[in-house]
Amino acid sequence: MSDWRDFGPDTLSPPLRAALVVFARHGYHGASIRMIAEEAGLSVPGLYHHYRSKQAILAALVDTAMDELFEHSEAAVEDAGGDPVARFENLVESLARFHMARSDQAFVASTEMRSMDPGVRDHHIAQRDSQQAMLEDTIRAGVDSGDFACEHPEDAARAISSLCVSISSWYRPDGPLTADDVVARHLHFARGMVGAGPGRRGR
Amino acid sequence: MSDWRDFGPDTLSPPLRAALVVFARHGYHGASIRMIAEEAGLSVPGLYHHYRSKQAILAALVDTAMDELFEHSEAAVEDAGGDPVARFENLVESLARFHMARSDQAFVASTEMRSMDPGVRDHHIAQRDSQQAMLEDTIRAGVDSGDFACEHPEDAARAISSLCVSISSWYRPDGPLTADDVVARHLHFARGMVGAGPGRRGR
Amino acid sequence: MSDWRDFGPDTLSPPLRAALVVFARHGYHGASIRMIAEEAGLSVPGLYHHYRSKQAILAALVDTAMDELFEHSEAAVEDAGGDPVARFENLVESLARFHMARSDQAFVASTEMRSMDPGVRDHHIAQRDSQQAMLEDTIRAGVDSGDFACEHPEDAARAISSLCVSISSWYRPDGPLTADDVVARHLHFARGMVGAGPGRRGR
Amino acid sequence: MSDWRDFGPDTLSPPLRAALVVFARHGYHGASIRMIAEEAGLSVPGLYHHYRSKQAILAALVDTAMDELFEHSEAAVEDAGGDPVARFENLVESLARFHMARSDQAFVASTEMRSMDPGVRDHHIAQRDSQQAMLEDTIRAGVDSGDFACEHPEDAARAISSLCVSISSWYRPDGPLTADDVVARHLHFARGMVGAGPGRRGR
DNA sequence: CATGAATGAGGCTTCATTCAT
DNA sequence: CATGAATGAAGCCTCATTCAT
Repeated sequence: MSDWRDFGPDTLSPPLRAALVVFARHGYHGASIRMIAEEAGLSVPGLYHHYRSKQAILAALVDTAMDELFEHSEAAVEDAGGDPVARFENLVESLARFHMARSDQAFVASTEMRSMDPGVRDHHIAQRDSQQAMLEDTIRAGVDSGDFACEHPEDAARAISSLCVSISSWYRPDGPLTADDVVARHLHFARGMVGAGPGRRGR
Repeated sequence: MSDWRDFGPDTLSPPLRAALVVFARHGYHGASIRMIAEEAGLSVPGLYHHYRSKQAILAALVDTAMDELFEHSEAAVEDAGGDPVARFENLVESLARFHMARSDQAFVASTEMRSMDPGVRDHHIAQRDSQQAMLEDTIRAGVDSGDFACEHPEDAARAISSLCVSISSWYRPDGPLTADDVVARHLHFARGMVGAGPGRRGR
Repeated sequence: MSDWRDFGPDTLSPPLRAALVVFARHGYHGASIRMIAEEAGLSVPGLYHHYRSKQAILAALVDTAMDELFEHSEAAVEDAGGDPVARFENLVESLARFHMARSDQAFVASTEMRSMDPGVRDHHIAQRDSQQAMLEDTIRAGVDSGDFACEHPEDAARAISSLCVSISSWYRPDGPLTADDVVARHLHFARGMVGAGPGRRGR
Repeated sequence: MSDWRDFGPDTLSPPLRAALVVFARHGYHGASIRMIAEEAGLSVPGLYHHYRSKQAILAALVDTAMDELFEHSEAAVEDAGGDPVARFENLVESLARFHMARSDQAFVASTEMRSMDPGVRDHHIAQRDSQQAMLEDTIRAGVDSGDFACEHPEDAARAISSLCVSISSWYRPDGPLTADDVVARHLHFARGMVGAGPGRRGR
């Protein structure tokens, strides 16, 4: 992980990228395999050559996204060294940046949980939970160190997480806010939620 | 509006309530008319006797929900009198309570925007926008009165709104948190987001 | 059962009769649901209104046929009174007449066992076995009474049964042989197979 | 033809043997080219390298089988010299042995006639007819010589033939009956069908 | 021969919707 | 309102087959 702040272009295969576009626009059940194939410039059996089923496409999409998020998050925390506040802030920033850089993946992953087959869903939930646990851990560490004043770390973690997830449903790269703007605002919100001091990096 | 904090049992017609259950579980496109009819204890033509189309059901569902939210929100603000802080807090509380008392409606409304026909969607967006505007207005009023320190009222409003919407996807009446717990925490988060003082009603 | 020698017109529903024609001509896997619907004068969903699946059609077809065979066979045996030879001959005659009167059903049932889903197949096999057991029983009774000289009743039963089944693959009502001809010849064959005397009813 | 009683291992090419297994289990239309390729340990294009089409595989399979049957039958008849009874009995024995030694081929050939393209089917029917004619001829010769008492040689030939074909659908080499058992029983049945005397070779 | 990619046609099934009774 | 019957369109997926490498 060279730079956890930089996500670069996604690494999706063409069929997967096509499916992402269509899923994001119409939802899993609203997207037909024909739409995906057309978006991918493939025939329907051509699409099935690459993925065994519509469900497998969703699984691949969600899995890739969560892996990427996890890698960046881990790097972000590691990059922060031992300081609880920095660990927390880096983690929130990586969350926010992921939901901007991979907004469609994040949106689909969070929106289509009910469309996943049990096995896929279970895997996804496990990934989400481990991600959530990371966030909770950094908050608790900050509380323990006296940097945060937060009575309900679990609730704060959920709220911060929800807030970052919601970015994916409105943020557009060509919108009025830059990615750095969004990061700054959400860091500000997050600090408030955990009762952090004014923030050593400024507001 | 006798008490804007109390939502009571929903006023949905049986077919509408059935549709709500099915939409919430499977999504609009994942739900079939037959599922809805069965859940409602109606025959398929019986269901069509009440609603002209699947789309009409969705529209009625979403419309009802937004109307209810709007009514309660207006009452909440009015109930606060002239104090900007109280108006803001009551509005946030009504948002949070709505997303707990009507979690399925809220979830479906926020999730199925892409499944709505243009006319239905436009109407829904207008309702959302007016709701969002209320929140922004109370924040700006608080800033003007010097009660809030908030550089980007629009962003804060969106974040608070998102946070409340997200309640609908995890809150369960029989879960570990009471509705009052959830309200308290979210009021706390919301105050932090607009840079309110310590909160005159206690924390 | 008024007259076990008379099968009369089949009692198949129109969709079932259509399926029978198509299955007999193309085989289960070679028959498409569209062919069946067309033969039935229905649209494809119209066909599904009557039967839940292609497999259910096959099951209904086979089940009906075996039931009919069993009813006629039981009546035939009963009609023979206590004489072992008459019981045997009536049973063989009912088998032969069934495979002429219901040649398509019999052909499909015997040919498409491998196309049946496990549950359907098991049921069908049980029906066949009980039918086969009837035949074996009459042969053993004839051996016990000294009317037949047959060392391997089981093998004879299987051979006689196979012979009758094979009728369904060549017999045509408008062919050179009348149904009575076919019965006479097969009674003759069957008597020879169980080592019966010259036949008290003449040859 | 060294010994017409001995069929030895089949001479099928690996792809053909694979196709046989799959056709026997699922039927022609229920078998896919991919199943056959997998069973053969070949890739799909690899399979097409050997055979031009699925239909060509069926044709080769059926053709090989009928040729083999014909060769053995001719040798059996020739081996019998001029005696009509011996000619008949050898022919029946070769039929029975073929349907045991090549049960799958025989089963597929008799079952998939309706799946053959016209040209293939016509060829197969011609082969069957010539085989059937051989049997009829030996019966008629026996009748002419006074060895058989049979009013309808054509019907007897068909019945004997059907009986032997049916062997292929139940005989298993590891079953309770040896091949010699099966031959003995069917010779017995066949003699009875043509009104032969007690059988000079013993029963 | 294998791999990998591709496709038109068609497989079974279900969709939302309607109409007669 | 229910029952029962119906349908055009479309759902996901697989078919036999081909071609480039």
